[in-house]
Amino acid sequence: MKEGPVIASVAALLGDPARANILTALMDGRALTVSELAQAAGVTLQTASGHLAKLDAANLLVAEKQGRHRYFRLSGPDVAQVLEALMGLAQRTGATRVRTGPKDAALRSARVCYDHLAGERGVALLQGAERQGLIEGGQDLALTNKGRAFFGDFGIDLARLDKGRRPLCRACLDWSERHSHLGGALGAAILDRMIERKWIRRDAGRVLTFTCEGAEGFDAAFGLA
Amino acid sequence: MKEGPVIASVAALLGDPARANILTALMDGRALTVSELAQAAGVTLQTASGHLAKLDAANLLVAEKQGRHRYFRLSGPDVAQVLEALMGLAQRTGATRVRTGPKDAALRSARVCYDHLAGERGVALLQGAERQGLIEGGQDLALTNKGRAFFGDFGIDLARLDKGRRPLCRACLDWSERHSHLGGALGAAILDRMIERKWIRRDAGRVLTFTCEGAEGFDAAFGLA
DNA sequence: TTCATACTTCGATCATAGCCGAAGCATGGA
DNA sequence: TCCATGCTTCGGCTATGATCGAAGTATGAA
Repeated sequence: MKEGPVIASVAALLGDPARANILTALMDGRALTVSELAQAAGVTLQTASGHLAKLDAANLLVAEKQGRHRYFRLSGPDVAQVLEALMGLAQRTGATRVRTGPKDAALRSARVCYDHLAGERGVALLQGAERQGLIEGGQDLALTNKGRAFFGDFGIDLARLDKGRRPLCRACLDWSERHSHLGGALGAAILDRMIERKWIRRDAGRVLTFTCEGAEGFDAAFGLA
Repeated sequence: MKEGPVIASVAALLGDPARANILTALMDGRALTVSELAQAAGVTLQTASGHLAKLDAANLLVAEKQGRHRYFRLSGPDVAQVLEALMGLAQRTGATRVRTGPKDAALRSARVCYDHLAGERGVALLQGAERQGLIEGGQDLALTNKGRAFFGDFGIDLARLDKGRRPLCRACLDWSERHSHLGGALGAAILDRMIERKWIRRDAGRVLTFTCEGAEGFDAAFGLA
């Protein structure tokens, strides 16, 4: 009777299929319009509008008006993290369907988790960076001096990231792998930079595809021994 | 339309107040009977029975029959972890009530998270252990040789823990603090040992109370500088 | 055997909330 | 000014599922 309802109200919001679709559509960190989200969820515009109002009221989303469009995005990385955790739980408990399609495999290989790299590649990135002493563990990950040099060379403006409020490094548990990958401001910046360098192409949805050049560069930088 | 429903089915289970109450009642890792859970949730026996059947079918709980009682407990630490994550999200997004009662303060100070110590004390434990080089970070925490010696002296049978399937150390994000505390087999063993040594008394629910002797011993072992 | 306890199953009730059609605003372009 | 687009609000329909009373099953005790 005490704290149950607190989690129930949030969980109930995630528990409707249409809303769950909306949220997963937003998990790539982009902002989408009401119409786009309605289509993603498979409901009409007015139904989606109602759902979005609820998600907004609960501060799970933030809205931004631009002309006659209204863009919604997740209110923070923690929302995405909870969604990933739920996916992991669903998978562990067998709620997931057996249908392991081709898209599923692509998702497992590399995808965007809010705004950073996840999947096999994401886990490999963090493990490689740790092995080389670029990032040091601890419950809160930290960038080493060697790491600062490395990512500086990589083309990341660390001074700018330092100024932001967002933590530089953050371990984010991966639902498909069972290890963490790198989130936080640095994780986001690395993904941006990889896209900029054309190492990675962003497909529809959350799938990320490595270019040939990207796969080579990635393996050289963070690859397995 | 793809992965949304996967998370929705799990989230919907957590989204009912009665079920949420049941789950939070089980978050201390103990096994409770149907009647006890019915009372905790504030519903009749038959209603609780129905809820438990659903949670069991979804593998969020496991049942164990003993005489004419049926005991339920969470099917794993990951379930508790998701619940904690949801609490954290509910708090961040303001869904939590302002009522910050005395019990709330006690919960923040020290509580059991499935089977290990959480709250301020839990975070202090991990930070202290890291500062002293007993546990080494990394995305997956690891026990150092110094740590093995220390916790061996503390009265923990590490050889037995090594044999189990459960990972020894596990970082578990704390919803009240914003840092991790120590979970895993070692985290559980430490809590057991502290209770055995009468450092900690287990009150009703999830609240843990440190004895005078316990607080002293704890501070000496892991306390702040 | 008989009774009591612990729990499950069935059935009926009822409230909630998801859904869409239609109508109403607001913004932007012609 | 007029219309098209994007979105919100309203109203009514409907389905889902939470709830509890009553009856049924299993276990343990007398």
